[in-house]
Amino acid sequence: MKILFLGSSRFSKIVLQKLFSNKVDISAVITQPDRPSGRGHKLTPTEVKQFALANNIEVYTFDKVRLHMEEIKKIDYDVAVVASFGQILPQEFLDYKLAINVHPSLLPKYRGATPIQSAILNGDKVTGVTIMKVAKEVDAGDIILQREFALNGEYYLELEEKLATLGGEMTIEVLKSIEDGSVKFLPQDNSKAVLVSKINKEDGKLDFSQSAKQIVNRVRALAEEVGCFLMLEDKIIKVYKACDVSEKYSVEQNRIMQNKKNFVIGCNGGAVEILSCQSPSGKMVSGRDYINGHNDILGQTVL
RNA sequence: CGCGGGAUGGAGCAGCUCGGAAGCUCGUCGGGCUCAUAACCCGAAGGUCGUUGGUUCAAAUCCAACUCCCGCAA
Repeated sequence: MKILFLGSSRFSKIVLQKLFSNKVDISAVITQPDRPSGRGHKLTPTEVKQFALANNIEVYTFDKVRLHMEEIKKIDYDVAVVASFGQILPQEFLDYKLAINVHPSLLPKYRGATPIQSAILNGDKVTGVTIMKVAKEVDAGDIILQREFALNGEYYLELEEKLATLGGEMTIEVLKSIEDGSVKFLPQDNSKAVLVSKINKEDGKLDFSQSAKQIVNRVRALAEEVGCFLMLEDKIIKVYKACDVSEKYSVEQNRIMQNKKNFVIGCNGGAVEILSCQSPSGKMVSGRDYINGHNDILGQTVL
């Protein structure tokens, strides 16, 4: 069985890697075009393209799939595997051959752009991966295979990697079931659908009137991607890692303190320790190092 | 040529505007206090101030070039 793979992000790359290393026959990969990125706006290919090139897989970069149907029809494949591709696929493509999608959530929960972040942000104990048939409506296709994953304090990148790996394994299973005809499609219960939208910069601001758990969850979900930050009178501090130290310290809400040399901030009903942070244009450092260089912020209040 | 910040003992920072004997919070080592300590007190070691060149009686500080790091934006 020959596969056409569509994906762009780090998540897709991990799925692709899994398929590739398990000797799935990949006819070609379609990904987004190179974009200006990074310092100096250098044209940078997607991670998926980089992986494909490094492994001699044929790769196409299409800005809009619907404008390239003729080329796609020349590719010899049986099933399309889609994993965070970043484009809405045209009906013509869906009608042409079976397309399945790897989605890192327990659908119909968390349809949309940010399923992984949403699970962490909401403090879910369990999330998962769903393989479904791609339908016209986003993430609403019939479910083929679904598997749970118990969260254990993972940060975004770590969870993304685990779910992508699981998703890759599940994809291989599904491909086999398609091949031997045992595949089954189960419609989603649309009444239980939860849609999650994109996350923006402002969502990364830490609010210390929340509980320690909520703040830590926010850091886990967003720090690595959009970035989390806290604002002081005259500066902004980016936060990368934090933990709940409510049990150990008692600090006035919004007040910055140094307990046992560590960087601790009071919040609603508890305290959060900043384990890793960064000043604008500085390096990422441990909370303790940060306090060593900026001990003037002790006693200050977070806005 | 997208915009901007930075490089100072082992770590994180100040000092640079207005040149003139290296500072702060830690760490390390030694000593003291203590039932005890990551707490407190005393002392010590440790720096070609990113590289190269220039200006000057004198450069961490001013000028030029270079290297490396980082944030934003996408």
